Amino acid sequence: MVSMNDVAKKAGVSIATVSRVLNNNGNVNEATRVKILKAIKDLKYQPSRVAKRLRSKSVSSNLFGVLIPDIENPFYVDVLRGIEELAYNNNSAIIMCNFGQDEKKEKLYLDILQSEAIDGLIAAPAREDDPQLKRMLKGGLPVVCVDRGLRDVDVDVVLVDNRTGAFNAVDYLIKSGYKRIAYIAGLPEIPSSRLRELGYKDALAENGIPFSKELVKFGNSKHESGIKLCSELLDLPNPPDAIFTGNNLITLGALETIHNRKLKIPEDIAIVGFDDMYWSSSLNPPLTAVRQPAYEIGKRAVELLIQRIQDPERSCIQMTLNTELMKRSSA
Amino acid sequence: MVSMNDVAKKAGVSIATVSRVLNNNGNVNEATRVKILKAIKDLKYQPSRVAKRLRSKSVSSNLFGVLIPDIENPFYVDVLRGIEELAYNNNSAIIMCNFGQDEKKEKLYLDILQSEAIDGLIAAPAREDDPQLKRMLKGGLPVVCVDRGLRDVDVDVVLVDNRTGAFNAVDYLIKSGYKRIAYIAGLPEIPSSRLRELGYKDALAENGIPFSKELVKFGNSKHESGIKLCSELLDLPNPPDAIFTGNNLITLGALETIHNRKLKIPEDIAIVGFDDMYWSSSLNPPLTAVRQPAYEIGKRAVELLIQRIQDPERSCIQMTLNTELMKRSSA
DNA sequence: AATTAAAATGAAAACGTTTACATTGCGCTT
DNA sequence: AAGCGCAATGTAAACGTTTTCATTTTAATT
Repeated sequence: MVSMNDVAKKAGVSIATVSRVLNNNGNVNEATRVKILKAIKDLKYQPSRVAKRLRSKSVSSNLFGVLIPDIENPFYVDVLRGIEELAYNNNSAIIMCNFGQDEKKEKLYLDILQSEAIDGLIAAPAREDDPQLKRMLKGGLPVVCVDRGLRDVDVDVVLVDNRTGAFNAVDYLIKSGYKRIAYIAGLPEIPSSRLRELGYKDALAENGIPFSKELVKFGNSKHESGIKLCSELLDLPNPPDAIFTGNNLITLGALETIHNRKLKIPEDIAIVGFDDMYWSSSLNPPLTAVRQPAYEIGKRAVELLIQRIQDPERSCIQMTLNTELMKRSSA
Repeated sequence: MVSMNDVAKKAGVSIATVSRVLNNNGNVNEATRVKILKAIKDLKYQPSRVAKRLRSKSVSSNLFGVLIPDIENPFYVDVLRGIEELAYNNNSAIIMCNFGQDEKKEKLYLDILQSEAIDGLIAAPAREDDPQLKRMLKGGLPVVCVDRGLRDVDVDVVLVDNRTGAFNAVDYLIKSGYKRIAYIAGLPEIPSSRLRELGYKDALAENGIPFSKELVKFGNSKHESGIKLCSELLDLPNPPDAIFTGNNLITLGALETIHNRKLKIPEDIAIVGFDDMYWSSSLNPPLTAVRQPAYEIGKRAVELLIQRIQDPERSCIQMTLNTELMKRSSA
């Protein structure tokens, strides 16, 4: 590997001067600057990010960590895409950590990220009171949370108004004439699950529809749980006429069950899902869904992270983006 | 940050000894070992991967690069998941580089990866003769290619038998009675596109069905191109009775077009897609598709990469995994 | 008890940067 | 012509490891 030393030798200067032209830092004579630039080009020199990172905390080394719960979920893929794109525009690479809702794995990934000396972290933590993440935050690591926040601690957060998103979906179902509306929720310990439940209940209440406990099922936010819980609902003595599904994967699971039973959507059973996908209109019938601006969530998170890195004292922001109900034909 | 120096001081030894116990390297007295381990625990010491990486090329620093063309494509997400999982089991982090079929971005990401001093790289390069990737490979960087190889150069590759996969799909369509079978391909410069075309043609030939140029459309491997090209096919004076779609995203685009036109699958038009998805059976009708073991591709690639890192002289392997035709109801 | 081998440890260099500090040289002012 | 200020450059320490080499301690052999 060709190092600054090689460049310095070739250009007949000291490494300090090379460093100066590389970072546009301090004064350097125009003649020597071009000499050095030529040497850099000739040798195809590339600075080592590793050495830079080791040497100075004060200068950004362009490496972010991304900690997400489940890369199988298209929502997080879109968030990740937004993060990646903006990070790249900022000349930064990302270490992707997918912890699959496994807290132990999450913890180990946090260890790794710390020891990689990342500039900052974008995380959707498993728990709102994740002690390790809190510790790292207090230790000065720039952190932005997405989709979920951290309790009792100041941190930048980018998320969506989950309650209102759910409210609008369920309200729409009611206004469309559905009476028995079920909710298939994700993991109960995830804040968004509870907020979406709240929106569901509020919509029922506001429209004078009694809440019925048997119509709400909590699962694990995954595909199979959508399959299973949808089955349970349809097997009810008095089954629902519409289902509101708590996320992407649950929706797909529920659809599988519905199709298997040869039920017609929306005649036999209507469905509105939380989370839209770019191929929702490829479904048959095209899916009515609550769209989260996932890509934008990722982008905004990186923006906030960069700001935070530049100004660690800046007061924290909670950025709440709007959802949009994409009305198609499944309800 | 607490360093080896702090540990050494606390334990009353030199950093060399601390390093020795950390790496189980060289002899160290049992008593001092426990003393040091205690100090590590007390101080919550975590070794800096950055320093380790800077210091020694000879010891693995547990960082891999992953270079993929399109994270919106669920196939690559699954590959990525396989890579991530196995890398994690190997205590390694991954830098995820999504170049979105943009060669300039790919090049810059390769620069970054080099300057991050990764241990190895898993890549699905944009071009089979990518000069920079070849150069890095020759420079000694351990590389494993997935989905696509590199021409004229020895490198480990993990992929699928694209020709046979396509052949089986089209053969199945023919055996099911379809006569006019179209193929919507991805980017023509991607090897898999051409190999799938070959399988398509071979199946036609073997079954004595004449090849008709108007039934093959090349696009850009993305969703919109599936929408558009499917439209063009259906607008043909003599439209096809079945479509074989060249990847995931194209399939979804084609489905969107078909649903929009209120055509019935498979009565009006049958469809078989290359690439299965875990939610293919949630589609209506459930999609018949050629399944690539994407997750396994990722896993195998990491295995090969680790072997290559341990033994740079090992001769190269091309690992070809089998596809499976998932017969559902769309054809 | 003397010699030797092996085990245990430490000192210091090296990895490739940044950066504080020191030094040089040059053009001004007086 | 001495002094000053500033631009231009260099020297060397530091970041946190690994690793070579040297040194000390311990144990084993005679």
